[in-house]
Amino acid sequence: MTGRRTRDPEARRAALAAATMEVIAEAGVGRTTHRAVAAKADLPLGATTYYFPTLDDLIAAGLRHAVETLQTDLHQWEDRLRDAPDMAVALTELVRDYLTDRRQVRLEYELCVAAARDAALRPLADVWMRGLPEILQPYVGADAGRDICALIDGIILLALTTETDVDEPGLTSAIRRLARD
Amino acid sequence: MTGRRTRDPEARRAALAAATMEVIAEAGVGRTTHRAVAAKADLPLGATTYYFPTLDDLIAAGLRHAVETLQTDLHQWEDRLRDAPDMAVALTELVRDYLTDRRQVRLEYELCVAAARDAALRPLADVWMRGLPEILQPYVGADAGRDICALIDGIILLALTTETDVDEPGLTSAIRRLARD
DNA sequence: CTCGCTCTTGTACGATCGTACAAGTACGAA
DNA sequence: TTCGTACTTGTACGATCGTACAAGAGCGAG
Repeated sequence: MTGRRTRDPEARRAALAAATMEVIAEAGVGRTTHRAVAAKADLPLGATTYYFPTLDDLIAAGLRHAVETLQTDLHQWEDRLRDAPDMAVALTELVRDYLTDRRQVRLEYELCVAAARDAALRPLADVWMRGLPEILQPYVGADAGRDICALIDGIILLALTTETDVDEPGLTSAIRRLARD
Repeated sequence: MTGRRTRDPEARRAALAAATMEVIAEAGVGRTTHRAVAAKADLPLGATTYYFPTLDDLIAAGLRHAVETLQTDLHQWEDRLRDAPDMAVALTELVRDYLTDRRQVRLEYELCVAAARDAALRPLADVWMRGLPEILQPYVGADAGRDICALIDGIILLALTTETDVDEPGLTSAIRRLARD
């Protein structure tokens, strides 16, 4: 009928993916609906099904968008670790900073739980689960990289579910202990 | 109308909570419905709203039931650790055994993500998040207990989302490194 | 026995869901 | 300019949802 706004299909695709990501962060995968996404993106309902035929497509696009955001975060982590004099301290600070945006953190665990249930989402979850160990590997080796990543995931989960702050000196110390061979 | 089965309100309450737990494990909190729970418990739809007025009540009951299951697991962990000659090895075996029932494991993380979103569920999540560290504390102290628990949570999450098995010698070694002060 | 309360069940209502689709609009190709 | 295609939008349909509720059935108290 109208077509008020400027025509820009790719921008709409991206806006819908970003809006989906936000809805997932706020309501969870299971309560994500076409209508909530359309409202968040300020687009008509029909736009969601035009670009993403089914709800699963829409959710997958939202999670993919979240993983892309996460990947740029990871590159920043890589840069900051490279320039840091003390890896354990730098990593602790990165975790503390990461936790300031709890919405983003919730999204990450939402993705993990969704991937645990749906094998099709597993490649997306791998980006985070394997991405951080790869960054750590040059510093401490593959095994310790995996262990430190697991430790950080667990500490973040603890902070997330109990709404407490991270014990930063304790985390630094734990990273150091895991880094020793 | 009929009332076919034997009258046993408390058994029905428990059956509904158990069925809810299973539905959450299979479909997630967000996709848990009265009807799915009633079907799983083999009870009429009206039974769910009679015992649990709202859907939130039903879900909370399911999660509470899951936490009670988890708590008996924790007591078993406590016993097996007490009798073990090597804590790190015993803990590794417990993690391996725990991962054989992925449904139960998914449920635990589902609870964590739900607690991260809804503060009312936080006391339930605390049972797991604080329960294991308390068990470990006598062996390695409070800080290392927290760290080892976080490590285990992270390792379990990794195994869950990538559908891989745990590197058992690696985990044992990591626990030992964290236990050293 | 009978009354009264708790429990049981089937059905129904309004809201919201995923999805389909027709009608209208913009824009590049000819 | 005209036409075809890609995009936009509002509306609608059937399914499923949470919840309410009336009508029956069991059962202990008197």
